[in-house]
Amino acid sequence: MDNRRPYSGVIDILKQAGLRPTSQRLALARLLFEGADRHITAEMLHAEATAANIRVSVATVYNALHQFRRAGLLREIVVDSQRAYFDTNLARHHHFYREDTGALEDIRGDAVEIAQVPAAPKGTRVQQVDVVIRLAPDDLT
Amino acid sequence: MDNRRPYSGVIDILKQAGLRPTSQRLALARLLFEGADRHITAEMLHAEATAANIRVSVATVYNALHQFRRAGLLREIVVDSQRAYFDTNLARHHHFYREDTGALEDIRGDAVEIAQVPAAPKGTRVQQVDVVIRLAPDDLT
DNA sequence: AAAAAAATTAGAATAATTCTAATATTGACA
DNA sequence: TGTCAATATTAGAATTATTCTAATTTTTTT
Repeated sequence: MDNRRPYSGVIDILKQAGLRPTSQRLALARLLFEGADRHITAEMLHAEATAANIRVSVATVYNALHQFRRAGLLREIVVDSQRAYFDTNLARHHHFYREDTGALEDIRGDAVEIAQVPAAPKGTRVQQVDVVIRLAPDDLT
Repeated sequence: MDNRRPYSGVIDILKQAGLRPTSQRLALARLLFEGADRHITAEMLHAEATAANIRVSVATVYNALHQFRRAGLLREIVVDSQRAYFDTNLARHHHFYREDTGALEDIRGDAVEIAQVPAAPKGTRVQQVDVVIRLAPDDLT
């Protein structure tokens, strides 16, 4: 990474997405996009920002997450019918989901092969194919 | 269907699941299990019951749905990170989901072939494999 | 029939998310 | 650089799905 202009990468990402690089968007984008890929909820991101001394409201966190998703910078993962997870990994891939702990783990795209997918019904197009492998603890006493 | 003893099928289903065939469970079970397979939310089921002059509280609808799921009479489908859908179709199958309308449609199990599924991580077992094909309206002007 | 166990209920509580409408920041351009 | 319109942010209220609570009713057992 270019440390002489530490924010430039994220600034460009935002600009190309047509989003003004405001200070909170910038800070959130850095948390999300610098470093390894991650799975995150709005609440987690807000807590991280707060912990990093970034003053940002929950409303803004939600706004930013949705804007980033619309811009294709994030993908939403639906595994829990109560909270939304976002994934910074945009490569084709799938997920293991542990219902008991809420932990999400990536499955490389080429590790799952989907054959014979039926055609989308008339008037629709396939937006995304999600595969979730739900896991339970394997307590064989 | 046996019309001489119209409730008996559903009564047996409940009994075998270890659930007392109370009047509201019975009425809800009839709405769910008599007739074709369906996808339903708690709110929809409550509205249907009310429309059919069955007095039942939302709490009881939620209780019943979860009890039925635990008993293996229903399967939960997670497609929306805000509301829970339940499916009376217990056969292995998957779903088309239209994000704009919320409409769910079954995909026969044999219409999707999943190959090379990776092994479940240590300490876990696979509970279910969910495939959701997300659809968007295909508006080519 | 009485007692015990289980189910149902209304309404309050909770949790995630969205909305509101007021204030602040940004970028364009005079 | 200062002004202004457009956009973003905010606190807190509102909304929505769901769960909880504790009282009442129903069911089963004795």
